[in-house]
Amino acid sequence: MLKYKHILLYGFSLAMLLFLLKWLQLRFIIIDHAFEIYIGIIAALFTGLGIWLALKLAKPKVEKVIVEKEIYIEKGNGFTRNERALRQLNLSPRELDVLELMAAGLTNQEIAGRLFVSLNTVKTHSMNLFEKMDVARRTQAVAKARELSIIP
Amino acid sequence: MLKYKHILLYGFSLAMLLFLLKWLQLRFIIIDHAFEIYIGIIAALFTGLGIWLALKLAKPKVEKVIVEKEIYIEKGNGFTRNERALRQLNLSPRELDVLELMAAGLTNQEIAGRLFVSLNTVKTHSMNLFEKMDVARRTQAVAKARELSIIP
DNA sequence: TTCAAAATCACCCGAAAGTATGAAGGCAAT
DNA sequence: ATTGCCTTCATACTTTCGGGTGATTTTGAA
Repeated sequence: MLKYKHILLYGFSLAMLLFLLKWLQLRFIIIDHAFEIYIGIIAALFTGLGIWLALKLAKPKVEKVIVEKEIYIEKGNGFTRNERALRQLNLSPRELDVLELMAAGLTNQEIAGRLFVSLNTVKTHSMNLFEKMDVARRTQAVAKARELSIIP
Repeated sequence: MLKYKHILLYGFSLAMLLFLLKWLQLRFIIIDHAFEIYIGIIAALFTGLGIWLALKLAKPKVEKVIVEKEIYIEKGNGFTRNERALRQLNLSPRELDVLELMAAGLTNQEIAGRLFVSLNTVKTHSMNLFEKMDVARRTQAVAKARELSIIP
């Protein structure tokens, strides 16, 4: 739409110029060197027109400015589990259960009661999770799990 | 530098065109309507020149597109100890030391090494702090201390 | 100075936690 | 069907923890 408008304008101004030229031709025909002046005017006018056209029609260069926006995660409010770290540890669901109850301060016997399994099973799970987390004690496991945002 | 170069080029091409025009004038003087053709050529040429000049000299139109890139940053150590809760518990400095090292996952033996005291001393401190915190195990003590924001 | 709390350490004992090993059933992928 | 992992449980053993009791020394406040 806009481009056609420009082209029409261009054609119109060209026609007007031809009119102007005819008129000038009649007026300055007597003057010597009138032709050169005439050509100069035309050249200047059309150069200006070209410049104007170019400025109007030129595609603007698009420059992407990437603004880095810092977003701080509230650690106190909503706790979001670090799923990446959790996956990297490769804990089984049961082991995670045990870990969470450990973090809550329950004894192995209490954990066994909660999960409806035997004490020995809890011990096995805890052993396996200690190995996976590369720790030796439940308190260490809890501390590390907290660091990794696996538990609140 | 570059701008002057362009202007010189502009002047040169203008001179060349005048030459060309003179020649054309001689050649096509016989043809009727030659003048209009001639003007048209000039107009076209100088329009082109104007466009070329504009594109070369004009500041490139820059359209800034701001892309917001979100960077998530862990909120660094926004922990403030709950002094009220700590005072209510009435823990002695030494007991608090033991509690902190417990939370870090150390054994009583390791805590003893850190604090340059005997294992028995650490046991006594831990016993006393368990009583003051009304818990029975170190894991419970750590969990409760975290709830009360006594430790991070 | 006296007194209470804190800090230190010791010994003992039972409970809890952790280590090592084995084993059986289930389930999913190959 | 074989393999690997999860889950479950067991036995036996060691280490750590927690609880009780008692003692000495230091220190700050009355």
